[in-house]
Amino acid sequence: MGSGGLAIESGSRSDVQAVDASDSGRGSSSSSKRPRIRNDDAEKRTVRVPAQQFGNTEIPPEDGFSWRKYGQKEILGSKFPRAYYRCTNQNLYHCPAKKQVQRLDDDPCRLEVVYRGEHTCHLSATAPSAPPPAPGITQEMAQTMIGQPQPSTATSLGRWVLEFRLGPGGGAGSSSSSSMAAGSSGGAAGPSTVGRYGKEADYPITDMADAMFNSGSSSTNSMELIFPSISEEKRDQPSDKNN
DNA sequence: CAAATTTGACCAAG
DNA sequence: CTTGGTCAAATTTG
Repeated sequence: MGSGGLAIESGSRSDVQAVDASDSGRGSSSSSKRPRIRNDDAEKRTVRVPAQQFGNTEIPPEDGFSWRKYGQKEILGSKFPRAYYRCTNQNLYHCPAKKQVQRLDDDPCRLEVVYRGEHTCHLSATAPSAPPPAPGITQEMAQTMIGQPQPSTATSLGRWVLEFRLGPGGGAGSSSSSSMAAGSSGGAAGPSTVGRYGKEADYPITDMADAMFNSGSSSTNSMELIFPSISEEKRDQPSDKNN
């Protein structure tokens, strides 16, 4: 694999959470510990996506859910620290959905997002409090992705992300027939008119310059920067200091 | 004010 | 013993 391409690796079941009960008063007032007595459940999906090379703050790829950072630690072998995210809405619930974002020391322009666990966002209409998880996302969508018991893992993941990026109803596909499998086929090139999501963008120009400095590859499509999977052999300018 | 975020410390597993 | 992971509290931002 030289370069360019989406690397999706399906992890395996090697996650072992604590199971003991010895409650050592870790300070704090409560005695509840976190040895989650959960069986072997921890789907680990590793998705590699082009990082948001913006000199400073790292902006994790919005997958359509709100994540609350609950920790950051440096990993041996990696030059950059790893960020641990957990569902903001689920954290008070029971959603074991967790997200891990780590920059590759070899390719600071790439982000390794590891999704652990599944989402359990069930917005009940009867429930009193049902704050929308994310603007633009509908329950239908959430259900579409979580509704599938065990789809092609990464396949569906990349799919819904792409849909999210293109916008509901804009892309192609309905709820089946996924073409862009991990292989690299299919090519549902959608309209390039992608309205950016409404996020704060107040970084000074300095950061922008830094971004360019970091990666002089600024194509016309910002989407490509985020999702090179759909863009296959398009005219890649011979600009790439790397490699 | 509330929520989200940050940093440190501790624990648990390998 | 080392690494990784999570929690907890404090702080900051909106």
